[in-house]
Amino acid sequence: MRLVIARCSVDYIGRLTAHLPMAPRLLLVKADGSVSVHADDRAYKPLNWMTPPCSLKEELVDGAGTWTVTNRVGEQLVITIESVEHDSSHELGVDPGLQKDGVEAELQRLLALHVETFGPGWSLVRREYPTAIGPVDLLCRDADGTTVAVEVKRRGEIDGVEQLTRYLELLNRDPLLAPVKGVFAAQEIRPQARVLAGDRGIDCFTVDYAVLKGTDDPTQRLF
Amino acid sequence: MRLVIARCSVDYIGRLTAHLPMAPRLLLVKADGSVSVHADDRAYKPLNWMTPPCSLKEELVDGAGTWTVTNRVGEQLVITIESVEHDSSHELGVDPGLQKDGVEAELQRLLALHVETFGPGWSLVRREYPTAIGPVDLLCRDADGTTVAVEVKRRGEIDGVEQLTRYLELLNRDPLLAPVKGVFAAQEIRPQARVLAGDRGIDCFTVDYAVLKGTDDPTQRLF
DNA sequence: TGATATATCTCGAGT
DNA sequence: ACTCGAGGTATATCA
Repeated sequence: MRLVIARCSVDYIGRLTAHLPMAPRLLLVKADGSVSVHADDRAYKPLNWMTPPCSLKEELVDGAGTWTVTNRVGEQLVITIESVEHDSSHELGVDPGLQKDGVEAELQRLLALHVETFGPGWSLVRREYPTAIGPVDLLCRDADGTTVAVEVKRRGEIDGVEQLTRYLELLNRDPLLAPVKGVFAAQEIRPQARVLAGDRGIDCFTVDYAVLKGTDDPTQRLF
Repeated sequence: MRLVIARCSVDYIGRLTAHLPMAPRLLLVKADGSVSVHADDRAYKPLNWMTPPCSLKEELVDGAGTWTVTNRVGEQLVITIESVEHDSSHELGVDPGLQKDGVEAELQRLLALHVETFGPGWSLVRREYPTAIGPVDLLCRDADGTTVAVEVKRRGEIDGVEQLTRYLELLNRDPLLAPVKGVFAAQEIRPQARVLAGDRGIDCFTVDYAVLKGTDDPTQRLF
């Protein structure tokens, strides 16, 4: 990891072209080869960058000159350096990595364990029920024994409804399953997704992650 | 802009929970208040971060202790620091900012100016033609006078085809416009989008940005 | 302010 | 290598 504070201008020529006038900035060079140009705002997003794999060519005399960063597809990041205020390198080693919790896979796992969340008498036929166009998140039966395909998302948007629609179309061609109803389940469902779902006869179900998690965690139970 | 290289572990509790074991990392504190934790890979993306507005509370003794970063909605980033290898601050000032060129809006503007790109005799009816479910990027007429709805994307994916399909369904209900054909125009069209478009009777058109740009720029013309 | 569409999206998994 | 789906997406635009 190399940290350089320098007055520089930057030109990117690739998927778009972009230009940054001369100003003091942070140049961050990581061990993976990536180069990013940061201002003192925009949170973690750099003004300009190049993702690996790429190569850095430095042409400097007395701290002034250019860095040229090039990737495989010929995109270029040209950094023109006027002066350098700071330049240090640090050995960090490989990071042990991040453990996450609360994403879609977890949501699907919890709902599979507690299909009664959708209503009394519901049962799970199968999680990741395979079809020709991909697996249906949850295939269930409701209290009446009607087959229900459930699409689980963390955030419910229009394309999730389209996806479920395609599954339903396919599943309803199977006489052993038909008629198959649809449920669109997410922690948050966008209005336009809700409208489209209604139009397609699909029920929307908002999942309360905290409650579901509590149901799963014996230490959280009140009884 | 403050740069700290330190051995630290990190816990994030917010939209999800995440944990990072103890390891050497870069802690980047910007003037906007943002804090990001970087490893020596993952290009410009930090392992963990907090976006402004947020506040940083440092509780350190002899370089060891904790940083607690809290935002308005109560999300927390807790950084436990074991040792500090480097700590420097730099005054960068306000950045003059980035000039971009070549994004979707530009593509749509250029195509609106040069609908003959799609074929001889084409004319523009209207850019951003309003419908109940949103604006159609370009409404045109081809050489035969047939109405054509054009959906413009930088990268053509399946949801763009779905979107255009919905527009066509709607537009074809209007007896003044029907029959309306569809064209899906993008700099790059994904194979599955191309297949779906074919299935729906929608033509695909790959846009050469350089040529289109050249058509627009008198200095680039050869004649 | 809320909803919608874009992004040099980035990143990871699967084929 | 390519495709596909998810993201603490973030960010800009528009109603």
